[in-house]
Amino acid sequence: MTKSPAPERPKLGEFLCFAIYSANLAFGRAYRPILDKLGLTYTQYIVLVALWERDDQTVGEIGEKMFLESNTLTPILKKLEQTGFIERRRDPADERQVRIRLTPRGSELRSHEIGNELFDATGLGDSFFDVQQSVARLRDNLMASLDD
Amino acid sequence: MTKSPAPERPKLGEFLCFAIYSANLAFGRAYRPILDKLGLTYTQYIVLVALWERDDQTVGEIGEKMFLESNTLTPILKKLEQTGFIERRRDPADERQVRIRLTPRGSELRSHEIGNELFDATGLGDSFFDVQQSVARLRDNLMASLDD
DNA sequence: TCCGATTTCATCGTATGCGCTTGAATTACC
DNA sequence: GGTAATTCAAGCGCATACGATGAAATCGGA
Repeated sequence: MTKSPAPERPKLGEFLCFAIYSANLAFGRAYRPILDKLGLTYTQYIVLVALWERDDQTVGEIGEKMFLESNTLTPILKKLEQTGFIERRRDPADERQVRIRLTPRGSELRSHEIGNELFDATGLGDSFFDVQQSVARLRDNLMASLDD
Repeated sequence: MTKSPAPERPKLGEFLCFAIYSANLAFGRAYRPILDKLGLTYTQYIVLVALWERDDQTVGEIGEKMFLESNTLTPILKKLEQTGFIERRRDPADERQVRIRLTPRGSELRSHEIGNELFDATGLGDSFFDVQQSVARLRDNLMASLDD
């Protein structure tokens, strides 16, 4: 997205959208060798992080936090159920909703502190949290701009 | 990725990897209505940006700039050929390589200044370029850490 | 020169993302 | 109390990503 205002013809390296896009690829690749050992993909791992924060959520609630719809989440959740990390069960009080719960195996992973290994690899040092805040704000602003 | 060192149990919002992941989703959605009109996807648009910077590149050269392999690029390039934005031709001097050239239709889009519409939507103001630089550095550090 | 190693692109299977549609369950409204 | 509107998950088709593999061309050392 969005080029430098100065030069006539913006280069790829000047696009913020490309920086985000390629940083996301880089994170996926950095996480892969760690998550492969656990039999998880990157997105599946994020789902578990959301469930560690609060267990027993509906598909819609998880989707709201992850900015995803059920059409994307359902196959991921079914896979996580298949591999034994979570349980899927219709809410008896409202049969439209499917509630997601961690299994003991899913809960256990929480203690692995998976993410910490990568703190150094980011090379951001003290600015780590500034960048995190800025990118989160960028995301929220872009998402908000979609409601027009 | 990588939680705050302070709290016992990091929340989703504290993960830099999730900030990047979700910001990338947000960019994709912000670009979609613009690119839909041109018959392009987000990734296809990035390919064209790379070609506007320098025309007549091999698949491998484009891949190096975009951090992608031929297995991902080939279908995208075939689609761009199908829709008439680029040309694919084997290099007569080295038949292993496929050279990618813009068609007149592909070159023409350069003047549309597509990305500029989104500058305001990022809400970053003066810090736009700082964030861009930080995220690019983050990406480069992560990618470099993969070579171990 | 000849043959194995390397380079380069392409193919295949799996896993996301997402728009669109479907279908079941619930709620709202008359 | 019956029907329309809404909600929620799921199914489907398309477009990335990526590891593994394959195939063709080139290179390089004996």
